[in-house]
Amino acid sequence: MTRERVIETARHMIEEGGVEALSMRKLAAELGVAPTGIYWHVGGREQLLTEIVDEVVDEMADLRPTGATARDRMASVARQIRRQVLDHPYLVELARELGQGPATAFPGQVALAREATAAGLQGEEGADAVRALLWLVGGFVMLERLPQQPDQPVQRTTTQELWKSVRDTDIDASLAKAMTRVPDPDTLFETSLQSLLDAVVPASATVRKSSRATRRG
Amino acid sequence: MTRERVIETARHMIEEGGVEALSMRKLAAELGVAPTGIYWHVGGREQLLTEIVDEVVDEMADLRPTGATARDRMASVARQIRRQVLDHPYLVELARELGQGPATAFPGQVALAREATAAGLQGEEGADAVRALLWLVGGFVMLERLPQQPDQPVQRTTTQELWKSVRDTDIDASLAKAMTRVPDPDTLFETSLQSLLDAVVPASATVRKSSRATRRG
DNA sequence: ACCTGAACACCGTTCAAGT
DNA sequence: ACCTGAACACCGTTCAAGT
Repeated sequence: MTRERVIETARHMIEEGGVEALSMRKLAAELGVAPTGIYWHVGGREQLLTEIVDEVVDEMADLRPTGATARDRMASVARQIRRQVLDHPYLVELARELGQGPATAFPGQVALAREATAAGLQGEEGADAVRALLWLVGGFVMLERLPQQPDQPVQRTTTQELWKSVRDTDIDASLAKAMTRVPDPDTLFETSLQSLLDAVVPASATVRKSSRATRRG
Repeated sequence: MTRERVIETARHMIEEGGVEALSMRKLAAELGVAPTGIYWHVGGREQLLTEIVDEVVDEMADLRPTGATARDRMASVARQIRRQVLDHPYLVELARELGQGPATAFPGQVALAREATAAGLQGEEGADAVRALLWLVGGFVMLERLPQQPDQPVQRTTTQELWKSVRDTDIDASLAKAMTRVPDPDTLFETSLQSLLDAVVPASATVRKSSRATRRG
């Protein structure tokens, strides 16, 4: 009946069955109300979805960097962002539908900027480092298989399958074979992350600030 | 009338007004035919969209690496992939809707694998390098503003606007200020790309293979 | 203030019937 | 072989009318 209940049950429906599982009419049925009754509480479908995105993004703002060095803490933030997106698979679709992709990334940018500062990064160089790290996370979300949503269409062809039929003398055989194997997403992400950090974080930030901290740990 | 004409006009409609501009009924009107007439030629909406994605991906397979060193050619492939995606903004939406994200990235993977081989990369290490580079492109597509599609909802809030109200003593002032500026996407992409290549490509691949080649150029 | 019912303008798809 | 018309089961949204 209340605005809160509408948003809550709508979110629940999306979490169960993906974005397409939410229609105003099904939501009304779930609430035991006429389809038109919803419109008094929330403006319409788009407003409702925006409300949900804002809620989830707020929750995602809770990032807790861990690690002794600034570089480690940057890595931990990147990992947490990825983890949160994996925990809310529908969010990507939702954000795209609403044109909120960039806004969704904002809390992550702030958290990364904080650790980048601790790592001694400044100005344009620091900003570029933050953006590059987020791109890596975004790319993962874009190109790796997300845990299947219930109603979502099946991923038709994986790149791994496609690689099996590649015969190309210009491609190293061991490399081609590696592409046919489904990579472990966690370690693949970790490797890419560390590569980028190598390039982007000054070496000094990989060293613990004082020897006291080391002894304590 | 023909299957080809159906696919062609459907693609044209999407290129004009985005994916949501294409409905079976509007397509029928455009073809001067009853809505149900389409179903004899193409199975249905989903098959039609799949056909279009396949067509576009086929065209995208035409990647022409340029540059003297293997590293430069890897960079050029990454740039071309990004460029092609920017030229087909609807493709991202389409690929997601069909669960074809990974398959869309396949031609790029092959082209990158070829140059990675030339750069001396092999096995898992090489495969990881290819994937990391594609993630960077994918992240760009995901998080940067794409050229606005006609019917698409407006990007509500940019991260740049959001950064203007950030007051955080843990963030370097010059870094925070840099985040309020809209970055030049081309140079930002270039910087991230070079960073990742630094981390991922062996140093030997940045050197021209023979001194003869250098003299000729 | 809060909800309903009727109505409007859309969808994708099936399937018997026409030529 | 190719297309139409009627029909079905859906959408989101508006708006006058009810309590």
